[in-house]
Amino acid sequence: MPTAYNPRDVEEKWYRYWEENKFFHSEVDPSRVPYTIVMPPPNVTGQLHMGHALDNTLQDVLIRWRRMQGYNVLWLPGTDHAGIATQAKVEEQLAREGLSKYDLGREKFLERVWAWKEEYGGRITRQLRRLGASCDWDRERFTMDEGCSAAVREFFLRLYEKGLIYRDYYIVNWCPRCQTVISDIEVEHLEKPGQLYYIKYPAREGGDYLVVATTRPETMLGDVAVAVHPADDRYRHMVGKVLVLPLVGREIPVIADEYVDPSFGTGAVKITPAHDPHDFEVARRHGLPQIKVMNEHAVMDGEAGPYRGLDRWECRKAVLRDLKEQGYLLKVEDYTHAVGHCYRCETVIEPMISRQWFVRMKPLAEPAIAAVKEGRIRFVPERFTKIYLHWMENIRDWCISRQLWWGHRIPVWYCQDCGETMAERETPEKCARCASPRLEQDPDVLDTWFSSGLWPFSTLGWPQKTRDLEYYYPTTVLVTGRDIIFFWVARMITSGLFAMEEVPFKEVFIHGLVLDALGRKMSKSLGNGVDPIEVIESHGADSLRFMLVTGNTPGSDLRFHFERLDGARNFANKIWNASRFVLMNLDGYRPEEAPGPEAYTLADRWILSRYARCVRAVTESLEAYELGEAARAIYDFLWDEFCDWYIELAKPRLYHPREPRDRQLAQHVLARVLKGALELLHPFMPFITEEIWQRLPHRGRTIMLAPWPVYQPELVDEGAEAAMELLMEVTRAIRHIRSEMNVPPGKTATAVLVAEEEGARELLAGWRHYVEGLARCRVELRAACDAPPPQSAHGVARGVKIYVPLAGLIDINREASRLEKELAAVEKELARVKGKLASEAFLTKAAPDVVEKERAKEKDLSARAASLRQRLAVLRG
RNA sequence: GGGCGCGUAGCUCAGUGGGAGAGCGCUUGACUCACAUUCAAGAGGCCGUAGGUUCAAUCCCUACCGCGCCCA
Repeated sequence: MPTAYNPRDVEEKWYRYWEENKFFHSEVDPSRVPYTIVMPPPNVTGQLHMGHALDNTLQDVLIRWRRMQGYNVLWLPGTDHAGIATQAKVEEQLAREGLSKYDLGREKFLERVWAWKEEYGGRITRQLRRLGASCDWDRERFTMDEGCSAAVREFFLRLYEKGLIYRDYYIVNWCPRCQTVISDIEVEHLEKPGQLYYIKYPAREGGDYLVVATTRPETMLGDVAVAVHPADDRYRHMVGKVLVLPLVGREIPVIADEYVDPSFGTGAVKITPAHDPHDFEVARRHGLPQIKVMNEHAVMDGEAGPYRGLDRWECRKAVLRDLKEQGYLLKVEDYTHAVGHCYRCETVIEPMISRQWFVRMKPLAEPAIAAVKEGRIRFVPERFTKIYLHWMENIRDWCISRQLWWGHRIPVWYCQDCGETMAERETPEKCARCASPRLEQDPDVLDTWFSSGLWPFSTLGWPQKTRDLEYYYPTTVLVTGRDIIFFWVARMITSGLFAMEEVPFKEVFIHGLVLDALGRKMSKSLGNGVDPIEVIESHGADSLRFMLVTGNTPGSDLRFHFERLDGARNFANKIWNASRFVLMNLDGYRPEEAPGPEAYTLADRWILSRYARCVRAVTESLEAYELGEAARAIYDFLWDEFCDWYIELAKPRLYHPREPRDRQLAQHVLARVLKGALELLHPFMPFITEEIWQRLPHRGRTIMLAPWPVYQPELVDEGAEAAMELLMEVTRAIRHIRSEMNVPPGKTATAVLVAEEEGARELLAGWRHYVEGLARCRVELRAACDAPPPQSAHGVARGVKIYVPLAGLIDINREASRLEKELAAVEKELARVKGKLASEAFLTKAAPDVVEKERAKEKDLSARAASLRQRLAVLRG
């Protein structure tokens, strides 16, 4: 084995071994309990980014852990067709050839998209394999494969038949660049600096006028009214009067509506129903017309009069110029406000009236609210429940049609002769009403999230009643980022409850975003993304996974620091070398002849006790979704306890055993604890643990399927832990003296240990060789401190006084100041404890064990202080 | 405007109603036969501010300040 761990040598090999042997595969087995996760499907043409790496690492940890626990684990992978994103990529590709999708036509264009999908579709799944994802590739799905498409159609039809889908003219969010409508949640509101323009609208008769304030003056061309608040005394006399719209000359009424905020601007608001969602609602209430002044390219047309042909920003300038010239523009203020942007391309969206398909959400939301309120679905962390409920309780209808070509075509046909609208499961031949064969399918496709909303059951065979569906549904847990709770989690819940009458998953484990080192979101435009594949190549998949899991608290964001990656790699290397040590010293070890517990040394009992606690801590943390805590527990155990103490204590037993049996015993405990720790670590670092586990004595074909270590309370040995703690503290005290007094590491010192207490003295007598080995010294044990050695440095550890004679080496002043410093710290602490114990309230009200603890503390601190003081007195002569 | 999260060592972040933790960085010493991707020792913190609850608050409650996110 090389002295440094090289992930490249092992990762690919083991992944192939696992996959070829179908260790990831799951089959229905009613005799076993299923544990199911459906993978949030990454975009088919995308590539792995850090968000995917985090999301899938977390899933893989849970999956591997539960698999080892014996559950029948299914992790179902797949990809999403990602309508807008994919279509945009192919359009870019065409643009480089000087073509547009219209040059090709719908059919040819779709061929190109499918070809693209074939070419790039496998990229991300190959990358997931490199990450170590142990998902069942035999069940890989795609949101536009045959089964999912059938599910989409069936689902649409069921909603349609229940009257939950309708088509209507409504104000929608239009992206002038993507040339499609997007849903409300796809609009990103960004704070942008802008201006607030105050415009004068004169009354038709007399010199009266109103002043409106607006951030979008160009839309005034489509104004149909000015609204004021009904209770606003300033304007009460104006309500019902008629104003003349500047530049246009249109006569518009002054109306009263509660929607108006009297404190904003002038308290008078222009109403542009065709280009503002709020105005749209106001106009509906008042029966006002809608006047379109802009087309789908955000260029003025319709009733825009002389401004026709200008794009919206040019038009704004022109309108302002004209208003100013004609004396209507009274004031301009700087004003920062939230502007809706397309979440895909960041173009400013344009509210527009358009005929689209919608899902009536209220009836679907009710059971989705109940499911969470009744605890049938639980969010982890819990605080996301509130976010979810708030959104569900204020839900609006979902616009599901998209003016794209790539996606699930809306299964609705229109008769060209009689105008009949037909929603059908199978492509119809003729009109159901007039029998005309002249049918045309709706040109639009469905929102991508419509199909991903069905993911937990469409992938298991729905609408067929399959055994898979019966066995694996509802799935156990969904793991996903907090950014898509509304987009996806909420939709799966409503869809699952509607189609299956059962929740799609019992728990939702939400994680944060991976940010760059400066705390910014990783994005293409900033160029601050870190490629997980590059990281895997430089540091290994295990290191990446470990780094993503540790120091991460559920639901909160995570900054990506290369330093932390180095730390994870160092940990892998540490495990590698600890394992090398164990493996190099296993010759002659016969597991079946291992000595029984009666032969265990103190160190053996101690490490087994610590190991047992570690098993419990890791398991409990995983159960609570505290993955970072679990990882930290193994890290601390392996590095601090197993490597730094146990291995050091095992060395003499292996190199110079007093008896062969002790060597056997050390080998046994080393192998057992290391193997168990590797099993605990396997969900986090699958590759290195498999590589080492295979070399250790083991049963079974893979660590993946090794039984998860079970907490054994009989291994917990508090006596051994306390004893080791004392020996470790004495060791640390001697090391401290050696270091402070500049005793060369090669030089063996003498340590005079004075243990007045019998228990401690016996302990030190029995295990003095631990201290001697670990602190490189010769121990002289005494029962009383009658004559401390002259010219020695002093320390105290748990009632044990330590003197390290340093004839000729000791610097009295230096030693005195060291002891003074220590004494000051001890006295400070002692004062605090004494103060506490002096309080009657504390003694009567605090828990008895707490009081007891404080008393013990006082005793220990007093003894330490006394010893230090005495020593100082001697030094000062 | 409403909601949520965060503010702990120089940096990044864990954590807990009862003696402040880790990693990195820093200082000092060591190529000690698993590992210098290491080992040993050390320095470094009114746990954002002000109140309150409690015998006891970094932790619970309230207000405020600062930062970030979501929704309208």
